[in-house]
Amino acid sequence: MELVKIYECLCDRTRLRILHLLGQGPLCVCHFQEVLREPQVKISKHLGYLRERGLVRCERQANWMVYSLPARPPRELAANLACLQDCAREESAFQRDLARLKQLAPKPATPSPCACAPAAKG
Amino acid sequence: MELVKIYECLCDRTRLRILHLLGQGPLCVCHFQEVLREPQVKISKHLGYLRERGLVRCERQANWMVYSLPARPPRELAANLACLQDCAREESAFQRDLARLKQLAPKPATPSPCACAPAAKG
DNA sequence: AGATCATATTCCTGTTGTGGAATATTCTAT
DNA sequence: ATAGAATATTCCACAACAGGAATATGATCT
Repeated sequence: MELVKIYECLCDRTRLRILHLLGQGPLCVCHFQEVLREPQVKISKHLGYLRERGLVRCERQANWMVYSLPARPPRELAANLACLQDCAREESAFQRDLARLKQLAPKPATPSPCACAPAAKG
Repeated sequence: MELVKIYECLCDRTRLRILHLLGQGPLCVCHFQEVLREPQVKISKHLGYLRERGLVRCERQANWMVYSLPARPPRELAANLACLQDCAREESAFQRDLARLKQLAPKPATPSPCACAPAAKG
Protein backbone atom coordinates (compact mmCIF):
# COMPACT_ATOMS: atom_id res chain seq x y z
CA MET A 1 0.00 0.00 0.00
CA GLU A 2 1.42 3.32 -1.05
CA LEU A 3 2.37 5.67 1.74
CA VAL A 4 0.81 8.79 0.19
CA LYS A 5 -2.48 6.98 -0.20
CA ILE A 6 -2.51 6.27 3.48
CA TYR A 7 -1.88 9.88 4.35
CA GLU A 8 -4.59 10.99 1.95
CA CYS A 9 -6.96 8.96 4.05
CA LEU A 10 -5.66 10.43 7.27
CA CYS A 11 -5.91 14.06 6.29
CA ASP A 12 -9.54 14.58 7.18
CA ARG A 13 -10.78 15.08 10.72
CA THR A 14 -13.82 12.84 10.40
CA ARG A 15 -11.81 10.02 8.88
CA LEU A 16 -9.22 10.31 11.65
CA ARG A 17 -11.94 10.00 14.26
CA ILE A 18 -13.39 6.99 12.47
CA LEU A 19 -10.07 5.19 12.28
CA HIS A 20 -9.32 6.04 15.86
CA LEU A 21 -12.59 4.51 17.01
CA LEU A 22 -12.01 1.41 14.94
CA GLY A 23 -8.89 0.85 17.00
CA GLN A 24 -11.29 -0.25 19.74
CA GLY A 25 -13.01 -2.82 17.54
CA PRO A 26 -15.62 -3.13 14.80
CA LEU A 27 -18.47 -0.63 14.67
CA CYS A 28 -21.58 -0.10 12.60
CA VAL A 29 -22.59 3.11 10.92
CA CYS A 30 -25.31 4.02 13.36
CA HIS A 31 -22.79 3.98 16.17
CA PHE A 32 -20.41 6.19 14.31
CA GLN A 33 -23.29 8.59 13.90
CA GLU A 34 -23.97 8.61 17.61
CA VAL A 35 -20.41 8.83 18.78
CA LEU A 36 -19.20 11.35 16.25
CA ARG A 37 -22.49 13.25 16.20
CA GLU A 38 -22.27 13.78 12.50
CA PRO A 39 -24.99 13.30 9.88
CA GLN A 40 -25.42 9.96 8.18
CA VAL A 41 -24.27 11.10 4.74
CA LYS A 42 -21.04 12.43 6.08
CA ILE A 43 -20.19 9.25 7.96
CA SER A 44 -21.21 7.01 5.12
CA LYS A 45 -19.21 8.90 2.55
CA HIS A 46 -16.05 8.91 4.60
CA LEU A 47 -16.44 5.21 5.30
CA GLY A 48 -16.82 4.69 1.57
CA TYR A 49 -13.66 6.69 0.94
CA LEU A 50 -11.72 4.55 3.41
CA ARG A 51 -13.20 1.34 2.08
CA GLU A 52 -12.29 2.07 -1.55
CA ARG A 53 -8.72 2.63 -0.47
CA GLY A 54 -8.47 -0.49 1.64
CA LEU A 55 -8.11 1.19 5.03
CA VAL A 56 -11.25 -0.45 6.37
CA ARG A 57 -13.31 -3.50 5.60
CA CYS A 58 -17.03 -3.95 6.02
CA GLU A 59 -19.48 -6.76 6.38
CA ARG A 60 -23.23 -6.71 6.41
CA GLN A 61 -24.96 -7.99 9.49
CA ALA A 62 -28.68 -8.05 8.90
CA ASN A 63 -29.62 -4.43 8.53
CA TRP A 64 -26.30 -3.08 9.69
CA MET A 65 -22.97 -2.60 8.04
CA VAL A 66 -20.18 -3.40 10.41
CA TYR A 67 -16.87 -1.71 9.67
CA SER A 68 -13.51 -2.81 10.94
CA LEU A 69 -9.82 -2.41 10.35
CA PRO A 70 -8.29 -5.00 8.01
CA ALA A 71 -7.41 -8.20 9.81
CA ARG A 72 -3.77 -8.18 8.79
CA PRO A 73 -2.94 -4.70 7.46
CA PRO A 74 0.29 -4.10 5.52
CA ARG A 75 3.21 -2.89 7.56
CA GLU A 76 2.99 0.77 6.56
CA LEU A 77 -0.65 0.91 7.47
CA ALA A 78 -0.19 -0.86 10.76
CA ALA A 79 2.63 1.50 11.67
CA ASN A 80 0.61 4.58 10.90
CA LEU A 81 -2.49 3.35 12.67
CA ALA A 82 -0.40 2.64 15.74
CA CYS A 83 1.06 6.12 15.51
CA LEU A 84 -2.40 7.59 15.23
CA GLN A 85 -3.65 5.72 18.28
CA ASP A 86 -0.63 6.88 20.20
CA CYS A 87 -0.95 10.55 19.24
CA ALA A 88 -4.72 10.56 19.74
CA ARG A 89 -4.18 10.00 23.42
CA GLU A 90 -3.14 13.62 23.69
CA GLU A 91 -5.94 15.24 21.75
CA SER A 92 -9.09 15.82 23.70
CA ALA A 93 -11.43 15.45 20.73
CA PHE A 94 -10.37 11.84 20.34
CA GLN A 95 -10.76 11.19 24.02
CA ARG A 96 -14.23 12.62 23.98
CA ASP A 97 -15.11 10.16 21.23
CA LEU A 98 -13.73 7.29 23.25
CA ALA A 99 -15.78 8.33 26.25
CA ARG A 100 -18.96 8.39 24.18
CA LEU A 101 -18.10 5.04 22.68
CA LYS A 102 -17.83 3.47 26.10
CA GLN A 103 -21.19 4.87 27.08
CA LEU A 104 -22.72 3.12 24.10
CA ALA A 105 -21.60 -0.35 25.05
CA PRO A 106 -21.12 -0.36 28.81
CA LYS A 107 -20.80 -4.15 28.79
CA PRO A 108 -18.05 -5.18 26.41
CA ALA A 109 -19.24 -8.77 26.76
CA THR A 110 -21.85 -8.05 24.09
CA PRO A 111 -22.18 -11.01 21.70
CA SER A 112 -22.42 -9.05 18.44
CA PRO A 113 -19.10 -7.56 17.32
CA CYS A 114 -20.53 -4.10 16.79
CA ALA A 115 -22.68 -4.07 19.87
CA CYS A 116 -25.68 -3.09 17.79
CA ALA A 117 -29.00 -3.42 19.46
CA PRO A 118 -30.21 -6.76 18.01
CA ALA A 119 -33.15 -5.31 16.11
CA ALA A 120 -34.93 -3.56 18.93
CA LYS A 121 -38.53 -4.67 18.78
CA GLY A 122 -41.36 -2.20 19.47
CA MET B 1 0.27 20.79 16.85
CA GLU B 2 -2.99 19.37 15.61
CA LEU B 3 -2.81 15.86 14.20
CA VAL B 4 -4.96 16.54 11.14
CA LYS B 5 -2.72 19.44 10.21
CA ILE B 6 0.25 17.14 10.19
CA TYR B 7 -1.48 14.66 7.93
CA GLU B 8 -2.56 17.43 5.61
CA CYS B 9 1.11 18.14 5.13
CA LEU B 10 1.93 14.49 4.54
CA CYS B 11 -0.71 13.82 1.93
CA ASP B 12 1.26 15.03 -1.06
CA ARG B 13 3.96 13.02 -2.75
CA THR B 14 6.38 15.90 -3.21
CA ARG B 15 6.04 17.01 0.39
CA LEU B 16 6.63 13.48 1.59
CA ARG B 17 9.82 13.30 -0.40
CA ILE B 18 10.93 16.65 0.97
CA LEU B 19 10.33 15.64 4.57
CA HIS B 20 11.99 12.33 4.00
CA LEU B 21 15.12 14.01 2.68
CA LEU B 22 15.18 16.45 5.56
CA GLY B 23 15.54 13.47 7.83
CA GLN B 24 19.12 13.35 6.58
CA GLY B 25 19.82 16.95 7.53
CA PRO B 26 19.26 20.52 6.30
CA LEU B 27 19.04 21.18 2.59
CA CYS B 28 18.70 24.19 0.35
CA VAL B 29 16.15 24.62 -2.40
CA CYS B 30 18.55 24.04 -5.24
CA HIS B 31 19.41 20.64 -3.85
CA PHE B 32 15.80 19.66 -3.54
CA GLN B 33 15.44 20.58 -7.17
CA GLU B 34 18.32 18.34 -8.14
CA VAL B 35 17.41 15.38 -6.01
CA LEU B 36 13.69 15.43 -6.62
CA ARG B 37 14.06 16.54 -10.25
CA GLU B 38 11.11 18.83 -9.99
CA PRO B 39 10.79 22.44 -11.17
CA GLN B 40 11.68 25.28 -8.86
CA VAL B 41 8.14 26.60 -8.43
CA LYS B 42 6.87 23.26 -7.32
CA ILE B 43 9.58 22.78 -4.73
CA SER B 44 9.35 26.30 -3.45
CA LYS B 45 5.59 26.19 -3.08
CA HIS B 46 5.59 22.94 -1.17
CA LEU B 47 8.34 24.21 1.09
CA GLY B 48 6.22 27.29 1.70
CA TYR B 49 3.26 25.11 2.54
CA LEU B 50 5.30 23.15 5.06
CA ARG B 51 6.87 26.27 6.50
CA GLU B 52 3.54 28.02 7.11
CA ARG B 53 2.36 24.98 9.04
CA GLY B 54 5.49 24.64 11.12
CA LEU B 55 6.71 21.34 9.73
CA VAL B 56 9.97 22.87 8.54
CA ARG B 57 12.09 25.85 9.41
CA CYS B 58 14.28 27.87 7.11
CA GLU B 59 17.18 30.18 7.36
CA ARG B 60 18.85 32.30 4.75
CA GLN B 61 22.49 31.63 4.05
CA ALA B 62 23.77 34.22 1.63
CA ASN B 63 21.92 33.50 -1.59
CA TRP B 64 20.46 30.22 -0.40
CA MET B 65 17.56 29.27 1.76
CA VAL B 66 18.40 26.33 3.95
CA TYR B 67 15.48 24.26 5.13
CA SER B 68 15.46 21.90 8.06
CA LEU B 69 13.17 20.06 10.40
CA PRO B 70 12.35 21.93 13.60
CA ALA B 71 15.03 21.49 16.26
CA ARG B 72 12.66 20.11 18.88
CA PRO B 73 9.43 19.15 17.16
CA PRO B 74 6.27 18.45 19.20
CA ARG B 75 5.68 14.83 20.11
CA GLU B 76 3.02 14.13 17.49
CA LEU B 77 5.20 15.50 14.75
CA ALA B 78 8.28 13.64 15.89
CA ALA B 79 6.32 10.40 16.02
CA ASN B 80 4.94 10.82 12.55
CA LEU B 81 8.25 11.84 11.05
CA ALA B 82 9.84 8.77 12.58
CA CYS B 83 7.07 6.63 11.15
CA LEU B 84 7.60 8.21 7.76
CA GLN B 85 11.31 7.50 7.82
CA ASP B 86 10.63 3.96 8.81
CA CYS B 87 8.04 3.28 6.12
CA ALA B 88 10.07 5.06 3.45
CA ARG B 89 12.68 2.38 3.72
CA GLU B 90 10.36 0.08 1.84
CA GLU B 91 9.35 2.37 -1.00
CA SER B 92 11.82 2.55 -3.83
CA ALA B 93 11.01 6.14 -4.79
CA PHE B 94 12.30 7.33 -1.45
CA GLN B 95 15.38 5.20 -1.74
CA ARG B 96 16.11 6.61 -5.15
CA ASP B 97 15.98 10.09 -3.64
CA LEU B 98 18.37 9.08 -0.92
CA ALA B 99 20.79 7.69 -3.47
CA ARG B 100 20.74 10.94 -5.44
CA LEU B 101 21.22 12.92 -2.27
CA LYS B 102 24.35 11.02 -1.43
CA GLN B 103 25.74 11.63 -4.88
CA LEU B 104 25.34 15.34 -4.31
CA ALA B 105 27.49 15.50 -1.23
CA PRO B 106 29.92 12.59 -1.43
CA LYS B 107 31.93 14.04 1.46
CA PRO B 108 29.66 14.58 4.42
CA ALA B 109 32.48 16.52 6.07
CA THR B 110 31.36 19.60 4.15
CA PRO B 111 31.51 22.69 6.35
CA SER B 112 28.21 24.30 5.28
CA PRO B 113 25.14 22.54 6.68
CA CYS B 114 23.41 22.35 3.32
CA ALA B 115 26.50 21.37 1.36
CA CYS B 116 25.80 24.12 -1.14
CA ALA B 117 28.62 24.97 -3.48
CA PRO B 118 30.02 28.09 -1.77
CA ALA B 119 29.05 30.52 -4.54
CA ALA B 120 30.73 28.89 -7.49
CA LYS B 121 32.78 31.56 -9.21
CA GLY B 122 33.00 31.75 -12.96
C1' DA C 1 23.86 51.28 -9.96
C1' DG C 2 23.47 47.17 -12.75
C1' DA C 3 23.80 42.30 -13.55
C1' DT C 4 23.05 37.91 -11.89
C1' DC C 5 21.88 34.07 -8.96
C1' DA C 6 18.60 31.68 -5.78
C1' DT C 7 14.14 31.70 -4.22
C1' DA C 8 9.29 33.38 -3.50
C1' DT C 9 4.89 35.05 -5.11
C1' DT C 10 1.09 36.01 -8.24
C1' DC C 11 -2.20 34.73 -11.56
C1' DC C 12 -4.53 31.32 -13.91
C1' DT C 13 -6.60 26.71 -14.80
C1' DG C 14 -7.91 22.07 -13.89
C1' DT C 15 -8.74 18.65 -10.33
C1' DT C 16 -10.09 16.83 -6.07
C1' DG C 17 -12.45 16.89 -1.87
C1' DT C 18 -16.31 18.21 1.26
C1' DG C 19 -20.94 18.68 2.85
C1' DG C 20 -25.85 18.60 2.40
C1' DA C 21 -30.54 17.55 0.28
C1' DA C 22 -32.81 14.31 -1.94
C1' DT C 23 -33.15 9.78 -3.53
C1' DA C 24 -31.96 4.94 -4.14
C1' DT C 25 -30.67 0.43 -2.36
C1' DT C 26 -30.76 -3.51 0.65
C1' DC C 27 -32.34 -5.93 4.21
C1' DT C 28 -36.06 -7.29 7.82
C1' DA C 29 -40.60 -7.88 9.62
C1' DT C 30 -45.44 -8.46 8.92
C1' DA D 1 -46.29 -7.35 -1.36
C1' DT D 2 -45.70 -3.53 1.64
C1' DA D 3 -43.62 -0.81 5.17
C1' DG D 4 -39.87 0.57 7.60
C1' DA D 5 -35.02 0.68 9.16
C1' DA D 6 -30.05 1.26 8.04
C1' DT D 7 -26.98 2.61 4.75
C1' DA D 8 -25.33 4.12 0.10
C1' DT D 9 -25.40 7.04 -3.93
C1' DT D 10 -26.36 11.01 -6.83
C1' DC D 11 -26.44 15.78 -7.72
C1' DC D 12 -24.98 20.17 -6.69
C1' DA D 13 -22.22 24.18 -4.95
C1' DC D 14 -18.18 25.54 -2.87
C1' DA D 15 -13.52 25.57 -1.06
C1' DA D 16 -8.75 23.84 -1.25
C1' DC D 17 -5.08 22.37 -3.69
C1' DA D 18 -1.61 21.40 -7.53
C1' DG D 19 1.08 22.81 -11.38
C1' DG D 20 3.01 26.04 -14.62
C1' DA D 21 4.21 30.68 -16.75
C1' DA D 22 5.53 34.92 -15.69
C1' DT D 23 7.11 38.07 -12.46
C1' DA D 24 8.91 39.83 -8.10
C1' DT D 25 12.14 39.82 -4.21
C1' DG D 26 16.48 39.63 -1.89
C1' DA D 27 21.25 38.78 -1.78
C1' DT D 28 25.95 38.96 -4.05
C1' DC D 29 29.43 40.61 -7.10
C1' DT D 30 31.51 44.04 -10.11
